[in-house]
Amino acid sequence: MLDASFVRENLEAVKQNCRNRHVQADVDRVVQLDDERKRLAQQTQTLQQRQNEIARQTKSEKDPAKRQQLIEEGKRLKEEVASLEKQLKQVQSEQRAVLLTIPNMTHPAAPVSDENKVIKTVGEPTRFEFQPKDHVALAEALDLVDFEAGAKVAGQKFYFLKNEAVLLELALVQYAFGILLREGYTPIITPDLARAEVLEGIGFIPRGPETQIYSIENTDLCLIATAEITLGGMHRDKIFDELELPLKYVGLSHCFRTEAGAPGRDTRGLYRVHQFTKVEMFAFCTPDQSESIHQEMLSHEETIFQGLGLPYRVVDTCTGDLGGPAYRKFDLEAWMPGRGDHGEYGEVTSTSNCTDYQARRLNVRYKIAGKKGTHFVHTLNGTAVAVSRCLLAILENYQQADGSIVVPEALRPWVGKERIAAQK
RNA sequence: GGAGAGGUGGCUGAGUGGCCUAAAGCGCCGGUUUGCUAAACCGGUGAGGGUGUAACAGCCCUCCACGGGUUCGAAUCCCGUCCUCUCCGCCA
Repeated sequence: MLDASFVRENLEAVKQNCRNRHVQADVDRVVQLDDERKRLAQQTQTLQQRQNEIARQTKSEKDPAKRQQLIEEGKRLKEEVASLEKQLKQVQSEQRAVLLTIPNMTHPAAPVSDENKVIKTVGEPTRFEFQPKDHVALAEALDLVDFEAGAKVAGQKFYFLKNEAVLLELALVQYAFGILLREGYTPIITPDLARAEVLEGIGFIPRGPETQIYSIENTDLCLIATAEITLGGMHRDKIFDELELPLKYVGLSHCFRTEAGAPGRDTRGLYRVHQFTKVEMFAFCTPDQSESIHQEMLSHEETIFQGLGLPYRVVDTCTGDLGGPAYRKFDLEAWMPGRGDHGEYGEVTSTSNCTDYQARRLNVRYKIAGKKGTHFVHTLNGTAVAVSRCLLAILENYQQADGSIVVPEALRPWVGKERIAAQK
């Protein structure tokens, strides 16, 4: 969320940004409510000041009549203050509610449009001397994924990984961790559940008809949609020393998504599923570090996909598609030969610089040694490997004429073979 | 899951209704002394908000896990929630 006084001072820019991002938000209301909040706060404080005086005087007042008078006034004040505080809370929560609908500001270089900008293409779409299959057909032929069993046990869009698919998942996790450990990231395995308030802090809306989030009945717990939630929540309410930053984590978790409101689109196979495993990067840093860490995360993503030998392109996400918390976002789209009629690029990673938007909600700050006051940190996240989609891309790009699948060289140490042989 | 004990500033920790404007120590910052460093000594050191200022300063309010309550007055008493520790149970 944005700071109310920032909104006040940059009213037009904030409104324009909302338009660019196709967000309907009552920006003026924030300022109105802020005025109201100040007015109520001042009134409250004046009365509280008097309350404190009375408490002090009552203690030393020996005359019973005067003492009684003070007590009466104290009682009256208590009621007035209670009523004002109630109004104040009301205004504050309303203001927060409006602020939550306003998206983060946007990086000046991000494309202002409804079309993402391709800024780089690496490798060529894979060519085949034969008619390539999609990953669903491949997985079935090689007995790698059991969608039917998934549906039987948990429902549509759940699946069982089998045989080499299991080894590939484990290999991808090891491979990604290996690369990021060398880059100095701290490895973490996070909870797969988190409190609703942590989800809200990161920018998710855990309850409601359109929610992407599964909730656990009779608790305030949700299944996480990404480790970004738990990694970001890890330092809630923390004040860092400037010298401790940046903190860079590589986290492993399962991700759960209801995919409500997205039926029919890309539903085949592993592309859009309710549960998958993901290795995620997350960083807490100072404002002057975030831009370069964002570039760094993007380059780690590229390293990972280049190492796997998968063709991909890099996309600078447009304002119309940025979502709430991101100041700027880059996606990697890998070539997926089985997608569409003749293959298409499909999103496999996403890295966002959220500046102080999440930190303000989560109350994560830092202070500079010897200086007064605190500042909000910047947070960034980036996908290292989203296993289901990455697996999809590997199966489709590495398929051979004889129906077998070559294992990318980088993963062989963990898979233990060069090729997944065609069966029967 | 059961029983008990707790949650106080960056950290340790005292504080059981008004003298808390939260002791003391550690750490940190500045100074004095000093070949250098260290030690010693002196001083200063939380956050959020409001008001105010050219900018400081100043003044005021709030914050002792969180949310309610009792009281003229709450870190302190009561209720709820969350969390931590110890013991027991259960279990990979």
